[in-house]
Amino acid sequence: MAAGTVSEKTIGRLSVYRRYLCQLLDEGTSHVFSHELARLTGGTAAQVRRDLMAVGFSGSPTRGYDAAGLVGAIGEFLDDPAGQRAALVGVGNLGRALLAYFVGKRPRLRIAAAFDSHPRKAGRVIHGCRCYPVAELAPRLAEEGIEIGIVAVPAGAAAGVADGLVQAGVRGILNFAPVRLHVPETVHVEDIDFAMALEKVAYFARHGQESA
Amino acid sequence: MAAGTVSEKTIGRLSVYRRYLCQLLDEGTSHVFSHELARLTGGTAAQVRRDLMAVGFSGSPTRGYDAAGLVGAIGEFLDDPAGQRAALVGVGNLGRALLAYFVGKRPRLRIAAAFDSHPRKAGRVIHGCRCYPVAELAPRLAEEGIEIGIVAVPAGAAAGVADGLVQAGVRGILNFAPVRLHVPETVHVEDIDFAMALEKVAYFARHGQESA
DNA sequence: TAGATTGTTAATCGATTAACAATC
DNA sequence: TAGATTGTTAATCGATTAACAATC
Repeated sequence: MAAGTVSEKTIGRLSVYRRYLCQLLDEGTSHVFSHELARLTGGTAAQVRRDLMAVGFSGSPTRGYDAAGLVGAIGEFLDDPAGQRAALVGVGNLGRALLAYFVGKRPRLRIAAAFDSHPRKAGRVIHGCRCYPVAELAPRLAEEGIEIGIVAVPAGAAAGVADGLVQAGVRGILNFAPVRLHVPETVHVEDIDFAMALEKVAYFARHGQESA
Repeated sequence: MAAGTVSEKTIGRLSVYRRYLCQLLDEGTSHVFSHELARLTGGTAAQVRRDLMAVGFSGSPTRGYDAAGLVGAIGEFLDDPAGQRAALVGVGNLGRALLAYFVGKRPRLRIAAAFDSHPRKAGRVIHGCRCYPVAELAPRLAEEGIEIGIVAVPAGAAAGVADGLVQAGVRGILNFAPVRLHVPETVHVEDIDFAMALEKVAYFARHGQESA
């Protein structure tokens, strides 16, 4: 709860720390040092300590950080206590990969509905998620209390989908389409750009440089 | 060719600029101003000008930048003149989405081979890309001159796949698995982390903040 | 010309790095 | 205790922002 303003990068790293901590707990490990977490992101131990100070969690010089307590603290910081729901738009190969990936991952953040323009996909249940026609976007989102959208449609359809999501009250969008979405400032957009990522890898594969 | 050292972020933005410039050329537009390119990344016009100065390309105060010339300059900067080839490992939903996405996109950077541990996928041709068993990774990469790997396998298999890619001589990896890959410093790794991205969107959907 | 944009430099801002006493 | 790690502050670094003459 010790909020204050936290950088966007810190938020991302907290997510990565938590995933690893949950693994540790499954394996029976109870404590972790900052340099172990630093390896996950390629960062430094000092950076990890700063990140954890941001969530108001303290460690011990001899035992490091309590894994269970830290998972709880990160969860209290990142998660909505009431849970958050996301809507996936576009049930192609990428959409199905996302559904498979997120099913059962985090109880407080799940994909609650999927939408596709192809009529044959409507009505199907994929990885436990029901698929609707895009025309039902607005009523479904309102009914399910969904405030996050995932855009996994081709570039040409992305702008229209984003408009529909915004009008349906979404406040955050995870965008896989290789276009810039134009949304109100109150809506947070996170872009994942495959082509850009591959071109970066290609460039640095030729021009040696330290890893990301 | 005006190289010098260029930040990783600039490389990514150049890729985005180029994609948009190719669209403009298709539409018959011949010139572009820095603020138009800035919209693509959410950056500033000054940032675009800095990026373009890095590739040694100049514009005109009245007409902005020549689109065709700029595409050429970015290509000369980003692309290997001899072309680069990538290998995809993991032909699940995500892998197929990547194959479909990249087919025919950039002639100088293409996915030349795919690999999967599932024997039934070997021998198939998906989106024009032949699929091999993972056991053939090393010989195939050597034969095809592949120096980039794409890891699209489950988390548990990622470390082994990365080792195989590195031993096969790959110098850059685009990693979709939610684990940190341990590779030599000479190998550049770019991570795409779906779960982290969605958790970031969820966080900022609740705590308003400017878009990414 | 007038005006918007360009290339370039100086100032500001934030984040990373280094340093160190405190802790168990 | 000795030693590695922690929380915290100061110094450094880089990137962004602001400013401005030059350009067409």
